[in-house]
Amino acid sequence: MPNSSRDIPRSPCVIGNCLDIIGDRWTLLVVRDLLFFGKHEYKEFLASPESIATNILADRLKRLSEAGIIKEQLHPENRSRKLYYLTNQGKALLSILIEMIKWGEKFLPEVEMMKPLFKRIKTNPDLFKKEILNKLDQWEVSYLNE
Amino acid sequence: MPNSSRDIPRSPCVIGNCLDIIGDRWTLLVVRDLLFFGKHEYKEFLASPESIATNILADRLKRLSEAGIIKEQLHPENRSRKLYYLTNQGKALLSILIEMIKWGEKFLPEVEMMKPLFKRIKTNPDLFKKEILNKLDQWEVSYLNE
DNA sequence: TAAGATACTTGCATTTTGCAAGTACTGCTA
DNA sequence: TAGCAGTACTTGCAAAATGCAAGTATCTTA
Repeated sequence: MPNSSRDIPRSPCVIGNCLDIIGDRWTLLVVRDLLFFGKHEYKEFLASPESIATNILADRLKRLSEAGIIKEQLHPENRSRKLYYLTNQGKALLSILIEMIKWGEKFLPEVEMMKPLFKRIKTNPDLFKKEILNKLDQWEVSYLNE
Repeated sequence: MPNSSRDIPRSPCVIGNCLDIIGDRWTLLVVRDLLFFGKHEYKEFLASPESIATNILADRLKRLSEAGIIKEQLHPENRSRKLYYLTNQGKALLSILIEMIKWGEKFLPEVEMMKPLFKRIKTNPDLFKKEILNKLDQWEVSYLNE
């Protein structure tokens, strides 16, 4: 993932600039974990089945912060742990991920992990989004200092 | 874009496998050109403002073919030219790109290229999709042998 | 039949990735 | 309070991917 310095956009196209931020094999997996699986800590991202390397994870968390997609805070009960959470900009990636799930479920070989979520998306996409966002709100109330 | 060999999926998650195909800075720009800008030839992709390198473009066209997203055919009037076109699987990426455009227009610095398209998306997204797909159909009728 | 167009391939320096190991800070435990 | 474990990283290095310039192969056109 070269040149994702947001200094000067390489492209006169939103898609190009969007890809400079999320156009790689790892970034959206972290966002997935934050959105769908209630993960908020470094070690939790590491535990995902794709087994991201520690240096890549650190790099992506940094880039996501710089891009305004996530923020971080120390764990309120343990200062040796960090909590990562999505900004509104990050939460807005939900729509992109949903479309990727729909595309993948239709055209890619079957895999299990997202099946339950996919069912909820098919049944009632708006409700699904609302539930995902509500869950994040609840988490924030419990864990974030204001 | 490492390991986009579709032999064995690295991930039990559709999003992971989806990213193995479209998770890089170039692939979706080619799809964008095919979907939105009526481009169908190697030299046309090269002419896009992001100035993709020739070896990368050749590689991405190959991968897109292998993934079943595009197909190719010789130009009916000139056998030294090739035409690339989207399969149904490729056309289905439209929904993902639309969400990326919406996200980018909301959170990224202003750029010009997609402004007109974005207006049409905002006005009537379903109509927009239909028009994009119709245009591709028309092109296929004119240029593709069956 | 030579020149130009088109679609690539090759070589090489630079950048990014992937893996293993090491470090720094916090909290717990004896 | 010394030592060990947990958490979040950083570092070093080999391998892979990228970016750039140059070269090649196959048409087509003059």
